[in-house]
Amino acid sequence: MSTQSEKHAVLSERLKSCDVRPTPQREVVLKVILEKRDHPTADEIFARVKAQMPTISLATVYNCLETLVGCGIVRQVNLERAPTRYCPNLHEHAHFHDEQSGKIHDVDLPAEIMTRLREVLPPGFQASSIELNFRGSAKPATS
Amino acid sequence: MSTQSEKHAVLSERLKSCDVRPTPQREVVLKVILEKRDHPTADEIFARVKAQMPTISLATVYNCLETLVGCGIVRQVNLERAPTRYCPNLHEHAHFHDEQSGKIHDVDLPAEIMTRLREVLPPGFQASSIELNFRGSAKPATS
DNA sequence: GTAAGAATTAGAATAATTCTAAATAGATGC
DNA sequence: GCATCTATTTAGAATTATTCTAATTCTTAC
Repeated sequence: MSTQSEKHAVLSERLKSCDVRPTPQREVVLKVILEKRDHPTADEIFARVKAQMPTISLATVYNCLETLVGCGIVRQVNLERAPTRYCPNLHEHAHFHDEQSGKIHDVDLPAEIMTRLREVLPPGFQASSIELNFRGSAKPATS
Repeated sequence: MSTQSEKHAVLSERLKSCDVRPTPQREVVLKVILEKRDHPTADEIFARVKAQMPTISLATVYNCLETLVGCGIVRQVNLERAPTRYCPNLHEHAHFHDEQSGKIHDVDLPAEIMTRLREVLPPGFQASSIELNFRGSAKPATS
């Protein structure tokens, strides 16, 4: 089990390794995103962060998120013009949007599929990123 | 070559076949989308439609688009929370977003890939639709 | 021809996000 | 250690795509 200050150090290092100044605001925003990986929106993150740092402003949350996304620590998830959601899973993965529950699930992608996907592009097209979203219903097999 | 009234009849039939009343507004919106398939936004569609029907309102364009999307005649394309774009290509296809030019290209998807994609889902997950977006740069081979 | 329902319209409202300008904090050079 | 310079945070205003509202106009059915 890790202490409060150990956790803090991990967050801080994570930020420094990206040449980002580890401000208290950035750390708490990152902490909240890592803690509950349910693809929260900026508003949800704001609410969770305020519980720990009541004086933080929404603009700062947006600023921090922009920074974290910019340095690749978190990823934006955009589905159908709904509010942007944030995801700390850095593996190449797809998203499954359960229409019943509204929940978003991460779906791991075999490397082989990604290669295959790039092959469907016509000559001259070079993909720097691929976004894959499923929509449907998920029956919890176990849970 | 088809006459004006023949074109009109085609549009009208297309709408009727979906149990949608073929109003002049819906026809002109559909016409504009079919005519120039460059994935226009609602604003761009509004501008193009106004050239032919200056009294139409933006709200009506949105209403018509909603109707056309609802009955499956056109498809929405959402990339990164940018304004929604509209696409009359009904084949199962992906989109390639050229970051240089901002243009969106349709990419045909072999049925085999789609099957393969459904297979990556864990048991219990049933996808009703799959959205696939590429981002990168496209060098025009011919053009 | 009239009543009922559907579609259109202009403009107001909404909501997520970005911008602005001022205040604060932190780092750097001396 | 202190002044300065830059980066960050903040509150609130601004922006913008889209949706809503309520009134009007069209269609359709009888």
